[in-house]
Amino acid sequence: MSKCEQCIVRELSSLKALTRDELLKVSSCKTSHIIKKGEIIFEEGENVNGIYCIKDGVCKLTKLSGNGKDHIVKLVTKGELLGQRSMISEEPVNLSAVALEDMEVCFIPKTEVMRFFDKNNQFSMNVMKTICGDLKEADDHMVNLAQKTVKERLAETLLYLNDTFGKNEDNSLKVQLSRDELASIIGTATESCIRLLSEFKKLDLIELNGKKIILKDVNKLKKISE
Amino acid sequence: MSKCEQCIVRELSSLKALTRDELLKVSSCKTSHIIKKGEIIFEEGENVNGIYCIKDGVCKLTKLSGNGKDHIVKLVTKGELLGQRSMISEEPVNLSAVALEDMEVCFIPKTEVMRFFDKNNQFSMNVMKTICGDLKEADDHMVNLAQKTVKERLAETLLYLNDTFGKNEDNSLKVQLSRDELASIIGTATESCIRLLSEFKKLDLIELNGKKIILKDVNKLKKISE
DNA sequence: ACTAAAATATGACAATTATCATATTAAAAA
DNA sequence: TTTTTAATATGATAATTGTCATATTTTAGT
Repeated sequence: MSKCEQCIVRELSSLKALTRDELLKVSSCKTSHIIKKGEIIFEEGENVNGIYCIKDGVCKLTKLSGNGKDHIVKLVTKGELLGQRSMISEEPVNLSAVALEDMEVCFIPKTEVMRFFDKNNQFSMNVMKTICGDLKEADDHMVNLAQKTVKERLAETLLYLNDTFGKNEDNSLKVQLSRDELASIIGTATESCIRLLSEFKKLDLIELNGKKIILKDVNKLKKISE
Repeated sequence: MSKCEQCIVRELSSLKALTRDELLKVSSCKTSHIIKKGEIIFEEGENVNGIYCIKDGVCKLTKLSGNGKDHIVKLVTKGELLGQRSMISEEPVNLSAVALEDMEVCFIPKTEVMRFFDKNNQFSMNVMKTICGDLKEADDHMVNLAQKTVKERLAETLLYLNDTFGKNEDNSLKVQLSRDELASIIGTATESCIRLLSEFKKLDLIELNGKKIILKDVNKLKKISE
């Protein structure tokens, strides 16, 4: 079992506030997991008795809507924590987490985390700030969904993927989403998403190579996204 | 100046965790304000150095979108706190707060509140839970905006207003919104909102009397909202 | 009370987006 | 490899929603 003291993630998440002693405790009670692409970490409605720390990989947080379709609420990646909201609210998780690529995660039981909340003020504050950041992001996202067209939202999402997760050596977006998943982020029908991607391709704004997407004209995409 | 120890609001918000001594402190440093309908409490981008405690009235939290239109992100009412996220994140507020009716609010300076964060764990926990609740709500709202039709969203919003803020003696919704504001909650053009209200009226689901809206068939509205 | 301004309402039309049908291509399984 | 299945792509069309014009009603200001 790998040690938290040496884990790179420790520097990224709220966990960076933990002391050496506290980290040793986490090390001894955490469990490590390899999660394959497509596998479910947890599902909406489940009781998750702790938090997941993402050591590597990206996952999507989805919520089932009334019409039976999944909506992708957020993408979460290396260095971030999952399940904080649910743990604090003492409620089942309201979102499902599914791996978009192979992942490495550690699970830290609630009992341990709650102890840090009591003892380590800086840790509490970090978690709070993270959740506040999520809330702000959610507000922004909400306004975009309410006020922007599908085309604007697609352009914006492509830029977001580029800025947040970067690109491979061949310049294609690192996070590979299916058309269906892309549609479920921007909130539209899969066909509409595909059609707009084709349009962007014709306008030479992007290049499509199977699932790979290469942004060719970031400035024009920015203009479209407004 | 009225005293916090006797204020009804004290039982509602996160402040209920405060001790008698802490409440006395708040009493002595808070400032009370009467805010008239339509007046601004704070504006997006401002630095608000503390939190507002709503003693009476309802306000809207709005965010300006790219196209210059305001989107109503949330309605906040008696017993709730404003400006918590901004205070914790140590950032300017990301939303504007505008009174929908005459309001009574108290302002508690940040320095005081931060002291409670350090000393009173239950208070921190309450604030955290509130923010987590807001985040969950935001997730739900996001999915609705992305997946539901305008008609479904209108029905849902009417039911929400009814359930959350109740009705007057004449059965009309207590919170009176202009058509424009209603449209800006559900994320549509004012004309579309008006048109759908007319449609609901023709179907005998609601009654319209100027700004007053009376829900006549809650069950059918529920079915429409899905 | 009267005038001006704003909010509500409705029609006509255009633009956007969804749905259904059907190729085509890519990926997975036999 | 071959077959089967799933994902991507595109056309045709319908439904939804937005925009502009304009009338009517309500509200606010003098």
